[in-house]
Amino acid sequence: MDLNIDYALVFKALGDSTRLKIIEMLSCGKLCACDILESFDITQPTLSYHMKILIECGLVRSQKEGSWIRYSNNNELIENIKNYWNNITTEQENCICKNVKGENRCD
Amino acid sequence: MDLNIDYALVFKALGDSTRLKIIEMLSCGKLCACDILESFDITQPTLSYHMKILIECGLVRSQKEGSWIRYSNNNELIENIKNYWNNITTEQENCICKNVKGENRCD
DNA sequence: TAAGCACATTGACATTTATCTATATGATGA
DNA sequence: TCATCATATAGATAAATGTCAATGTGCTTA
Repeated sequence: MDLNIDYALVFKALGDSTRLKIIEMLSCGKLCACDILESFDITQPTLSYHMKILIECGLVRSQKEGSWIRYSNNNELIENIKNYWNNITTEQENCICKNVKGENRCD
Repeated sequence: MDLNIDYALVFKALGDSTRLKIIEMLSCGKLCACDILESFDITQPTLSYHMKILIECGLVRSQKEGSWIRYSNNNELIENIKNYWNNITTEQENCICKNVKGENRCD
């Protein structure tokens, strides 16, 4: 239960087409780095760098299995992102564009 | 109807806490740059730079009104993002981790 | 124990990013 | 017309990013 999610960091991680595709690939199940690597035209260290970014922001989990590492999406965070996006794109009570009298300065 | 959305570019735009907060602010309605600027500790040119990034990826629309510019969220793209996120985080038919015989190489 | 495989780390590098100050542009109002 | 206000652009700069080749680490297996 991560109560301290840095959503800007999560979106930054998603702001790269390689990493976005990795998330898409992992939505079907766990994969090792070598399987992921096949789909891209990058070197192994570059993929390792991208995996690190995905793991550090919480989007991906890694699990050691012998000499392999199985990577998987963190579905809890994936669900949180939906809620977060819904929240920030929906009009709130304490809206900046409501002035002191509660009137809407915008629109 | 924008059929050519660069989602990595959209997420990259969202990968900055200032821009994320701007989207949140605009979810309540249109705002001019000066209203937005008040909420941040950045200079006017820096805000202008962030607005440009949000506009170029399609998240924000601008509308000239006298000497003001009213910025607003592009709700169509905001909705598209939900669908896109749902799509790429849901298991697909042509899954990379299904091999030729349809078996799941993962899990 | 030695070799090989899977993945991470390091160091280098070119490019991009976020920020500022200074200045330009374009509309409004005295 | 001139000053002012709202926003954009230009130029500079420090920091971050994405990439690679080379190397390290930790299993596994011959």
